[in-house]
Amino acid sequence: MGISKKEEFSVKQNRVADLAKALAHPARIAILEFLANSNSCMCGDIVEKLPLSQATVSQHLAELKRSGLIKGEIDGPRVCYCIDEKAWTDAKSLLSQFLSTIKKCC
Amino acid sequence: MGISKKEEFSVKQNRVADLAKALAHPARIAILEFLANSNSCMCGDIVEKLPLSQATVSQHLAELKRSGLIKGEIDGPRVCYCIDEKAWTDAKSLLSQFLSTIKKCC
DNA sequence: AACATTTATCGTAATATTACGATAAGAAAA
DNA sequence: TTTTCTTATCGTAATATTACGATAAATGTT
Repeated sequence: MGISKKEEFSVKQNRVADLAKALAHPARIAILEFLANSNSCMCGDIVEKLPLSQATVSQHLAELKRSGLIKGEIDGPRVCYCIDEKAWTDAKSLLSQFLSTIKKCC
Repeated sequence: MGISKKEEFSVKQNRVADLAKALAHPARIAILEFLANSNSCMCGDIVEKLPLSQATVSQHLAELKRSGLIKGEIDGPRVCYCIDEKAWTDAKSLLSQFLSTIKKCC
């Protein structure tokens, strides 16, 4: 794709885009909804709920972790994935602010 | 990437993800901000403001159009791109609702 | 120690995205 | 009608994403 031009945009524009990228797959939306609505945070339970292989779910979890929206705590042989409260609050605020500043132009 | 599994998720999950995908590049964030903050909607003016070639900007505009967030009206030899008011309101509402339903889990 | 369970990573393949130059297609102007 | 201006599309290349089976790594159990 030639060279990336992302550095040419502002930090804020990049962060909004990066958060959006983390949300840009239905599996990751489903994972976040599952974490918010269930008592369980176990990776295995997520895998059971999704129509995807364990390897693919692990990749989606890694993308969510990369964006900072979730974090994983090792719990014995398992991993407990949780929404990162501060990161999520910040993300919500940044995205909401962006959404509200865009208005019809003509 | 093997076969896409998007049909296995709900319509709402797919729509949220698809809107996020439209926002998942800083150039498209910059385009929306430009449209909201400027009197001009002319494609040429957008191209001038962005550090990208005319062909690349046209592709980003096509992605925003595909998602329904903007529409383009032909105006002589030019095209006037505008935020689609109804689509944007709906998108904002859907995304805000999603953002507010996700809460810390553990 | 040997085994089972759980999750990450490797290898691989198919497809999608990003980027640009070149060119086409359309309308206005000369 | 030829030329000019504006935008879309084609062709192409590099990189990223999505998906899965196989395997490794880490921990707990027997």
